[in-house]
Amino acid sequence: MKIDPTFPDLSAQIARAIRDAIISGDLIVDERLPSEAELAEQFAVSRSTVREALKRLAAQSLIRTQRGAFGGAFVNRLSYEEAYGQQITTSTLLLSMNAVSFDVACEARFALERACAPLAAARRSADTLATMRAEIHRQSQPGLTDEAFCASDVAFHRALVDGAGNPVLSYQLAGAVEAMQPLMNMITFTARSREEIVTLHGAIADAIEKGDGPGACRQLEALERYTVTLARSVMAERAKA
Amino acid sequence: MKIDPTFPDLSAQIARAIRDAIISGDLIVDERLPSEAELAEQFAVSRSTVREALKRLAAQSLIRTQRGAFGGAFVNRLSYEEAYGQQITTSTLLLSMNAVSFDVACEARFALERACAPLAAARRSADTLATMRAEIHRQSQPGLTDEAFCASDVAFHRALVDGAGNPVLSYQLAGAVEAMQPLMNMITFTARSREEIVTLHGAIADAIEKGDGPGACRQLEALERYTVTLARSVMAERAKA
DNA sequence: GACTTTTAAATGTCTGACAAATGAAAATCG
DNA sequence: CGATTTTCATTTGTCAGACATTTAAAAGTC
Repeated sequence: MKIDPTFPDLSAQIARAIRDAIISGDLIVDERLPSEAELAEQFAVSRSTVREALKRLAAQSLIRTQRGAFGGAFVNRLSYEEAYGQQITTSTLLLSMNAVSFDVACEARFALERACAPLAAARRSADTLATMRAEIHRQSQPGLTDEAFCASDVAFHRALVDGAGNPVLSYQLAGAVEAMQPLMNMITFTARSREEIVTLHGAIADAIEKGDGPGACRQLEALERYTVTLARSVMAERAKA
Repeated sequence: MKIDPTFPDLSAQIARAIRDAIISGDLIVDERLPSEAELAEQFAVSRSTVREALKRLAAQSLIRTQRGAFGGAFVNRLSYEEAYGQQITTSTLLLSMNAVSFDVACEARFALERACAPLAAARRSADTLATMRAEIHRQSQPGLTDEAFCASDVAFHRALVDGAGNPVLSYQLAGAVEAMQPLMNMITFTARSREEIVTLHGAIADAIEKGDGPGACRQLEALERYTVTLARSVMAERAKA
């Protein structure tokens, strides 16, 4: 682990050196890093600089710190939960900052969900189906705010994704599904459109229950088409006003 | 933006407050944050604490800093490239630290790729096909190391993903495809297995060229089956030795 | 008007200090 | 001897102040 002291951004260099050591396996999970004072000496920098480097790593969940004697910085096992969270934050920002069109985001989301549908249909977990039915029921309640409707929509689709029973897939798709919520929240749902969506959700759940993967894909395609049409009409309506 | 000064981890609280302000849109892209000294005064903490918070945000590419008069910290537009990078780092660590089985990782990867195939087939970009053919050609060169073969394999699959012509999709899948490389690198490829893989790659490229999405999916399924079988036999071989 | 110099503002780094937490070791007590 | 309490060294968290370096605007010069 070497750094170039003439270059500014010493803390970034140190962070990268330690990150590389973790990725390459030189530092293993739960291993304790040297104390801040020791690291400062090793890299020939001040303790503050080391601390800034460690904070960078902590922000990426690569390390966790503990105070007190025998405390210190430890290599953190990146859990699925933490990875989900990072994924969602990054995806949300990416979509909101890069003027991604609704159509493109929608296409990506449904393409990914269609990848899950056959697996979910093959596994037919009772848990998944119960969640899907519960969310469908919630969505058909009158008096639900648009935000609550969208949140339930996200929960329904997450259930479908998790139903594939593959944690790697769930992690990869968490961002795609959750990041859509702010975009969906911009849509005002009429009673008519809610009814249509609930019907399609029901058809998807039915297909999954029957173990009919291709059928679920077809229903997802129908839902994608309807969502895009709905968004277009809402946007057009808003442009007129 | 409020923090609780009695709680430790002030820098984490400050980082979260600023991050929330960015996500919610209170701070917009390219907007300049107050200087470190001003932030220190606002939050009633020392400058070092503010700096640690800012380094956390910098590690997530949420801000960038510039030295000199009229410099400071600016809200960063999260580019696709930066998002790719974060995605790949996180995915790689997640896979290496959580004992994800080859089968699960493989299932996720191919499920996602099958989601791209129909879109890539519909778009049939010349660029995509050229890259795929070039990588296939490279893969059939004798004397290629296993690492180089795997790297070319990743490049081929990235071309397929990028061929869907949807940047959001490309971003989401970058992690899935790239993170597989270390796992694939563990496999020793015989001349026979390389030939088989090259043939399947050729079939996939042909299907894309013809605009035959379902055909490409079928070939991807065959490739998934073959990859899993290959990995199993290599693992079994290694267990014996 | 074009070029150079000055200057103020900002980040980057260092030093030294103290507070707070924490687990181990030592001391105390029943 | 065993259980409990106290002490203590270590480590992170935070602060204050200082200086170096960079940078662009402003002032000065030819």
